[in-house]
Amino acid sequence: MVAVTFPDGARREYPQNTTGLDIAKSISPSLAKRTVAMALDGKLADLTDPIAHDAKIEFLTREDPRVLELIRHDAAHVLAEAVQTLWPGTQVTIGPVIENGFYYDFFRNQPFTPEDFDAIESKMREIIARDRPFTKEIWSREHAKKVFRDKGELFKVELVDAIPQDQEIKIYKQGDWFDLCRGPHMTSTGKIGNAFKLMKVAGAYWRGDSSREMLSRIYGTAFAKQEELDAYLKQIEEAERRDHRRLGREMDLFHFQEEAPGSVFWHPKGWTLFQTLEAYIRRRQADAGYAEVNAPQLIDSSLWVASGHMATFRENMFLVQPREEDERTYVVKPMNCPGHIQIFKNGLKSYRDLPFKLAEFGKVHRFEPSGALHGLMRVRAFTQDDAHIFITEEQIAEEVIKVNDLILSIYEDFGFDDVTIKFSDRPEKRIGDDAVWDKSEAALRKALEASGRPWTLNKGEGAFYGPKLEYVLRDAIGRDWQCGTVQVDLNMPSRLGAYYIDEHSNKVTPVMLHRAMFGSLERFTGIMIEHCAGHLPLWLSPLQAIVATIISDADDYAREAVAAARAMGLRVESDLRNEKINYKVREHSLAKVPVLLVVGKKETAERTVSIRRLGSDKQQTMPLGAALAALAQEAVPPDVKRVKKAA
RNA sequence: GCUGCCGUAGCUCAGUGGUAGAGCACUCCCUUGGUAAGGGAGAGGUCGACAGUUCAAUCCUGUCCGGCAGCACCA
Repeated sequence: MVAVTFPDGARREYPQNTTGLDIAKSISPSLAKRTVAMALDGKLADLTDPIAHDAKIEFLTREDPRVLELIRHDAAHVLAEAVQTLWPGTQVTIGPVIENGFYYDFFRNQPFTPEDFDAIESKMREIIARDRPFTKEIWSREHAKKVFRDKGELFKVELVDAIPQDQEIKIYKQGDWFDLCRGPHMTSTGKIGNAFKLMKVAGAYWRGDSSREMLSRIYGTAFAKQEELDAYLKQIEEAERRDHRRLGREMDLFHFQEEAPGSVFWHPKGWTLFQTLEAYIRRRQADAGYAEVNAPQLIDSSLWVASGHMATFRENMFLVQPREEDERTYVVKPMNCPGHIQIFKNGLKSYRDLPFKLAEFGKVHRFEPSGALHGLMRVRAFTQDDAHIFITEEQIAEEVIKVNDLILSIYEDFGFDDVTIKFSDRPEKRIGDDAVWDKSEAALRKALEASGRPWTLNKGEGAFYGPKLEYVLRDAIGRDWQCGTVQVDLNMPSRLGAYYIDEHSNKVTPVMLHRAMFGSLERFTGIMIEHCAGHLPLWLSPLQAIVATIISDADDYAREAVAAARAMGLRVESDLRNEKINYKVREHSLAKVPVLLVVGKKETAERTVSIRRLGSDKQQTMPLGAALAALAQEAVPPDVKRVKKAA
């Protein structure tokens, strides 16, 4: 007998190997009918699984949030059956559940197109309507391989081989169609329902390996209810509405063009935004004791050979040979570290100089694969808010904690409070001895633990010169962006011959921390645009207000208002055009100007302004001086506000 | 880089084997109008680049460049 505990705490005994379905039926036929799967000790399982030992059991209906992944997984199987029915000879590979849906990868000479979706979806509906039960069989390895080989499913044969020896080979059938799968599944295809949709097709490598076959991947999503699917589709539209590439054009911030793939043409407004962000970081890091420097853009390749970049980073570097007859090759810097080490080395350093902190808004160039380029988020030329901190080994933990605090405080100022930390340890392609790596990783881990923040391990993802922490922030619509980083480097300073004199007059190689907070200013600008859907807070907005006239008799007063606003440090323009106020309101609203100061006959006479904020159709009339003073106050950057408050 | 799709006016997009069109934006004129598009006129394009097929190519074919989605890579 096995003892089964129900969610309400009741406990009953059943003969060994009674299935969940039997138990549900014994309780009530309607429960058995509604139940699509079960959770045993919290773990999802097939309802038809026998219960082998004492367990807590929960019967799950398709409305249970935990069942969503089953709906999607089942839908992936139905997708695969539909595709194989429509196009016999297509090989199936894998079809997992992902964050917002599922996909299935197929191997077929002719790739799918979105035009095929209607046919596939209706075939899927047919299969779902047939409502065939999912049944599970355990096959021997040999049998499974033979069956798949005979069917021409060579990828499946490879998958069977990849399953660890101590695991069973499970086959799930839905009618005649079957697939190798670890499960679990719901009781039948009919439980999937009709709230599903195929989303897109794309190529994907077999087993994620760019040297292997390219498969044709069909993405889909599924929900328990149609309303949830509709809400999801709406959310996708929302993300498109926030796309920084589109907003960048609408707000006249920047553009790209063919001749400079992956490089930004910043327009006046975009560059103002960029510089406002830069100025913010400059204040924050000056406060934290960093000295700003500037190192050359082009440095002879010999230095990059010495640093290890030539050996490990070359495919990402731009090389310049300015004269054919001159064999000298320069590297357009892809990183700032070697330059900063030269500055450290110039002049003898004492242990008393440590920590020695050099910061640079370093413009770096990296030859990114063309397919990786994406607006401001992934470019080939970008500006890092980079710094290198030269310290002793004993100072590592303390300094990492300081950087950690600084980074988190900065993200708060921009409204990012959901930040996670990833710890990346040694990659395969690296420089330096394992003993050095042991030391670096241990120090970083110690600092991480001292910070008391939750973190996750990102195995083998460290930089080639050292392990790193990476800061991932979540934006307003739930997307994650990797921005800041701290990296411990016990390799490069010695490779480039950096040392300081310790208290016993010995030459000692310093430890170097690499750190960036925004990471790339270009990318951070893009993230901010999307995070606030173009509605930048006043202090960041490149154009903070427009003084718009209703009649031309107000022109002089409008000019006066603009001059007064500028004198207070506000970024303001006038709109004196011969257009109706409706037109002006619409145009500036679309351009995401945060504040509209409307002046007509009445305002001119009374020396007031009618204030309209972006996103609201309400108006407030205030005396000009008071309105500008309030705006000027609001436009003070958050860090400056803190300092003022403290004073 | 790989797979698929795409490239026509500043933007969004029609269209055709006989060298092109709309709306918005732009310029000018009229209109001075109270909070998301007032009216009229005009100007604007080597149809991504280069080859090929053809009497004739923006359209068909090929190569290249660029973009989009995903993969791989990554700040």
